[in-house]
Amino acid sequence: MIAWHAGNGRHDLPWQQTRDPYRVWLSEIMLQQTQVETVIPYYQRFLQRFPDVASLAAAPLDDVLALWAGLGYYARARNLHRAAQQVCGELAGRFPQTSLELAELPGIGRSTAAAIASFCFAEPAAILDGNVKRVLCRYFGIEGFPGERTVELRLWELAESLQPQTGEEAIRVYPQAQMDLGATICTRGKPACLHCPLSVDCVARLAGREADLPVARPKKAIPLRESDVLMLRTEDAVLLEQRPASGIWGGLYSLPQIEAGESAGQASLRYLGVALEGFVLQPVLRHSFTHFTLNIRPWRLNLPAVPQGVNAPGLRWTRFDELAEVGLPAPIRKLLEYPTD
DNA sequence: AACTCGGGGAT
DNA sequence: ATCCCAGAGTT
Repeated sequence: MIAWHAGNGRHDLPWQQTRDPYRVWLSEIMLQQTQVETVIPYYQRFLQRFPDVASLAAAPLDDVLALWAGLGYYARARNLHRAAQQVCGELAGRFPQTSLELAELPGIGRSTAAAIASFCFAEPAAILDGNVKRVLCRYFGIEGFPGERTVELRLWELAESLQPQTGEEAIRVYPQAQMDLGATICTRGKPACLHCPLSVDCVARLAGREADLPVARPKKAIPLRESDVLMLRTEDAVLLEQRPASGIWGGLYSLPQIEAGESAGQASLRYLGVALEGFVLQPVLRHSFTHFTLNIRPWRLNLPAVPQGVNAPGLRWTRFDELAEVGLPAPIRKLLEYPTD
């Protein structure tokens, strides 16, 4: 694995050009359930704005979420921000240097802690991400869905037993080699077994079962949800509402939600203290998540000016030229960019 | 153990 | 349309 990595691994990714634990940590969080190519531009922008853990800790959460907007899994950004404040507060700016301590921070689990500790501090800690799971399931012929507890325990034991315990270089490189093999050779769809250094004694390969392992996640029906929202605009601004900190799109700004059984006019009364009329239903936006599908029904009303009076908390009139700096969910951003009358 | 949490790339 | 990606936290 290590010899293969030297000649065939990925060595040019932005977060591989440093051993700064802050940068490595940021990359690992962004890379959770997110592909490398998607992460790169977000990683660069984020570091430009927050070059170190102190600048991140000092920033308002809204600014952090704005930079995370479009990347998904926003709890990652909230946890990242909280962890930065812990490092700069309780830990007095001293970044944790062991996987055990790292795993105490919010958003850092066993695998992410191991990845940071092995890469930055040469700690012999095993990782177990999607790549490693796939490689191990195929190479050892592991049956059962890897998300199942017994299967995952078995995989962790294998990963631990394979992790080099001596030799700084081997300790550092082995987890990288596992991930690179999984990402470039032992891929989900059509693995390039002809180029794989493990193919000579890979159980799946020898049995011609590369396509069957790892066992796929059990299928589940995807429910459909409906959501009516207010699209209240003036010539140059739109009304946004901050979402609750937990749940879908936590902490991001979105269009004000019309509650079940409520009309757009009633919602405008609740939000602005004025019962507005003349809302027009815009085309429904369909957005698919991993575990449900959402139909968004936008009720649009153009106003001559921003209404005066007391606004409900969490509301903000936002100019269109400010939208780039606001944390908006990707589908809402698309909705606002879509031309209307 | 099951569920929640996004957006997009790959097929 | 479907699966899953450098998973973690909550219930």
